[in-house]
Amino acid sequence: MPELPEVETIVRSLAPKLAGKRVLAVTFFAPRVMRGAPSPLLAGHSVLEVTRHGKHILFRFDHGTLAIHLGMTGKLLIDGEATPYLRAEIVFDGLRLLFDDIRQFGRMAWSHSLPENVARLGPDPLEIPAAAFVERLRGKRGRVKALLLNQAFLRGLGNIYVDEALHRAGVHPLAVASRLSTRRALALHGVIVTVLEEAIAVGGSSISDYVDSDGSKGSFQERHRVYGREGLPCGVCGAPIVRIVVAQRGTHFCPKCQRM
DNA sequence: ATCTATTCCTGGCTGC
DNA sequence: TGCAGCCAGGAATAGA
Repeated sequence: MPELPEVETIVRSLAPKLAGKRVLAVTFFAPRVMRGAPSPLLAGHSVLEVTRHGKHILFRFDHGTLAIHLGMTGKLLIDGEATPYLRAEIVFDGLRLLFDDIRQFGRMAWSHSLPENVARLGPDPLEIPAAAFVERLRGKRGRVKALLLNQAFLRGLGNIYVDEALHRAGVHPLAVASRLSTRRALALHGVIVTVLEEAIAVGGSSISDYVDSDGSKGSFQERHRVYGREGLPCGVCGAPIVRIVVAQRGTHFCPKCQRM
C-alpha cells in the first residue's frame, strides 16, 4: 500500500524518464479509474514535471495537472507487462506507462489547475517546521492515530508509518492529540521525519504488492517495529505487540512503551 | 468538530 | 481438494 515513502520512490524513478516526454495516446480500460469524470485530453502535450503531493503523483502539463492516487494496490510501471489488472495506459514518445491496479482503489483526477481533492490536503510532513506541526496539533481533540491518518491534517502518512512513528515516539495511538505535551509533540514530529526518510532511503515498504516503476521492491518492511508484528516481542522492551482497531484501521503498538 | 459506519474491490487466508 | 466466508484498507460519503 503506497504511502509517502513508496510514492516518493515511484516519483524518483518516473521523473527522469518522463519529464519532457510527449504523450501520444491515452487509453482507459476501466472507466472507474476516472470516477466518472471525462478522460483528460493529453495527446500532443508534454509532461513538464512529475512530483509527489502527499500520496498523489502529479503529472504537470502545460494545460493542467493529472493526479494519480494508487490506492491500495495501484502500480505505475514503465514498459511493464500487461496483466488482467491493467486499468490505463499512457503511451509516450518511446515508452509506455501502465497503470495496473488489482483492487481498483486507485484513481486519477484531472484539472486545468489542480484537482480539488489534491488542493485541499494538509502540509507535507517532510516540509512542515516542527513548531508549525506542534501548533497544528494544538486544539485537535481527536485521537492522535486518526489525526495523523487524516490527509487534511498532514498529507502522506498511512497506516504503516503512523503506527511506526507512534511507536518510536512512545505515544499511544488512542492518546488525545491536544493533550500531548509540547515535548512529546516535538518528538512525534521528529520521528515522523526520520521514519519517512529511513523508508525512502531503502525504497519504501513492500508488504503486499508494492513495487516502483521498474518493478523493484523496497525493504523497509524488514525494519517495521510494530506494523504486522502482533504477538511478536517489542524490539525495545520485549513485551508482545498488541493489535487493536482505531478509526477502522488495524493498529499495532507496544502496550509497555506506548502508554496513554 | 469529531465520531462511526458504509462503500468500493479482490487475492489470500481460515476453517470445515 | 474445494469452497464459503472473512479480512486488509485510503478516501469519499452519510449520518449521529
